[in-house]
Amino acid sequence: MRQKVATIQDVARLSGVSTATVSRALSHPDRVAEPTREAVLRAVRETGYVANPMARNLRRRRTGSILALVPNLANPFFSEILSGLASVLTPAGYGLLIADTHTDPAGRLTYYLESGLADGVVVFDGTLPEEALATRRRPPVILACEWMGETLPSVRVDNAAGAEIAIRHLYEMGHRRIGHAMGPVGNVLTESRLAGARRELEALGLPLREDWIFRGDFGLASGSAAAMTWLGLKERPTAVFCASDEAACGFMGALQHAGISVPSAVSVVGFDDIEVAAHLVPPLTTIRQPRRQIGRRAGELLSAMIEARALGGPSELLPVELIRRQSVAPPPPGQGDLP
Amino acid sequence: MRQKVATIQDVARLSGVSTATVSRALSHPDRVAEPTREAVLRAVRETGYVANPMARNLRRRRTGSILALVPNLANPFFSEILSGLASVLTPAGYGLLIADTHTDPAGRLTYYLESGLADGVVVFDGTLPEEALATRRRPPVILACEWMGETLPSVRVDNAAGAEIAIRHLYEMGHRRIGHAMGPVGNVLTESRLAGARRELEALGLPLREDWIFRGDFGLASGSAAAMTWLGLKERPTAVFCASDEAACGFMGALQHAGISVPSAVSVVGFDDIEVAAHLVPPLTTIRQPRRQIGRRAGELLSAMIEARALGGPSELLPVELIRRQSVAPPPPGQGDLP
DNA sequence: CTGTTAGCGCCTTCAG
DNA sequence: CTGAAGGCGCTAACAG
Repeated sequence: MRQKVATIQDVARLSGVSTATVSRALSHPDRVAEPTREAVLRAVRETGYVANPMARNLRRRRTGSILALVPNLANPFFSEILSGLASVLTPAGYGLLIADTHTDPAGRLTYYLESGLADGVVVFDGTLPEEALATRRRPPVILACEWMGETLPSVRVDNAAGAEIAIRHLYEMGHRRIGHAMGPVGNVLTESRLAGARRELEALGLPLREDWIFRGDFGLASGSAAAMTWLGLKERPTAVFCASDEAACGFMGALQHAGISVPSAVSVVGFDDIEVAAHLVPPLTTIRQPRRQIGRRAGELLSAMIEARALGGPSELLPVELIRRQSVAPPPPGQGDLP
Repeated sequence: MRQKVATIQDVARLSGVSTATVSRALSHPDRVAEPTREAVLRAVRETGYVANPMARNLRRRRTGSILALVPNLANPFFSEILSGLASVLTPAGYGLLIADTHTDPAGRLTYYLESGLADGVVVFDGTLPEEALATRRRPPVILACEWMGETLPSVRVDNAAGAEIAIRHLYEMGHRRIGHAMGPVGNVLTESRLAGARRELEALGLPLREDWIFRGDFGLASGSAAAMTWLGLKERPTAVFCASDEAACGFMGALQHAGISVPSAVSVVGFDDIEVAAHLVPPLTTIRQPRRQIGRRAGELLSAMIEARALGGPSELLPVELIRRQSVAPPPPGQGDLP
């Protein structure tokens, strides 16, 4: 089955020039005489020649692809970001290599960086240990998430500000008993959003009661679990700010399945503005992250770093935005104050 | 910045053996004497040597990666399949290269196949023209979707059977007025599911009225649009089988936002069983596709083909399953018969 | 068991 | 403007 593939030599022979000329005719068309180029191109067409990327890259000392490190590929949150990333990488001549940092053994990460498999790396996993990037030699890396250390260039979203906006909105709608459904402990996003919420509540003179903080992991199931906890509470918050839309969706769903009405009995605010948010019942009020743009900017900044052969570069902070829909209403009568 | 990277020569020099031995010590440890190997490994550690994949692959005449052609990366439907795919590819020593067939220019596809960029290809896009694969030379390809021609090995799901099951379930719940929210015209999945639905309805002696077929594209918005159409109908179906869960979600959402109750006024069945389905209000009854397994099996069959250096191979049909939740109920009183 | 030798296919000085 | 030659870094015969 291994049919013979045309090489640059075949083309050279057929068009009666040297391989060097073929190479030039394809890479720098302007540096070759018109008729010669024509002849070469004809031979290319005839042989069906396509340059072997392996050989070319070996020679050029590059790989032509960039690597995305995603914590969990199955999480739809990343698909749109990756889409944005791919849309700028492809025109720039890079392929997109994707690795799941949860599936892959840890050692593999260092390997990825040191192996020269990629010309650049986009890190989406905020929980990767910083040491992981401290390898002898590595390509440019850009973070597309918050990160413990602030040393590397990144494209981030203002998570704390988003949390503050969410809390303020609930406050302005009359809520005083406000809870929070957290992401996974130790995650930077979790911490930023929690910190933002805490700060804003404090500024408003409201408590964040320990029993109104529900631990979770950003997932649907963790939202449902939070709802169960909420149901078991003697004194319940009248509004819950969820650290992700998925959690919010699980939370609202479970509550309504239990006969609790949203938003008349509880108000809910999410985070992310995933596509389904607008189609839920009730439509979810949430903090929008410009996901596609995160991917795009990450790709652009990374290409620039590669071009400049620099390990460092500028960072960028993208704004978030409150999207008001119908999952927030004033608190039920008699519950507008602290218990 | 371009620090010098250790090559196999550096290791050879440092450990006092030939490069061939270094290569063997790393690739075939058993073919090298114990002490020699130790020395080599020590030198490797000392120099931080990592084999250059480009050079290795050029020599081995392989690429070490497989390419996934996805119609739309932003569609979360694929993320779980890709996750399953990655989970078998990584241990097998392959990287996962992902290309968005809608973002990428069409010519690029042929390039992908001919360029020798990947050792194998997984096609998720059922709308790719069959000619696209008719290149001079291409690596093994496996289809992870239905396809017009049945010539290539594939991992598929029994879409028609799924549709039949959905329709039968609605029938058994008492429905006689049954509609269908379609996927995009021309898509194989669309056709199979429509055909399955049509066949089953016929078998049950029921009509599929033209005005009860809602065109769409599998997306949330198209589900909402179908709801609008439904609302405008004089004679409405009491149940709608949606070609995707996203469409079902959009459909139920829009209906409920308009004050129509699901399932008391309309019953809905979806297709896919995406994660959120169970958390919707009401929880969505749907046809489950084993997405992660689709990815896994595709990876396994493809590796086998590559191993065997064969362009052909076995296909596989994965079963679907009805998941009963709460979006289906008997029709409203007086609407249990055809109008 | 180890070293020598010969490329994998391409690009890029350096001459002509 | 074109050709000749060398080598990117590695592995797979083939000898020894």
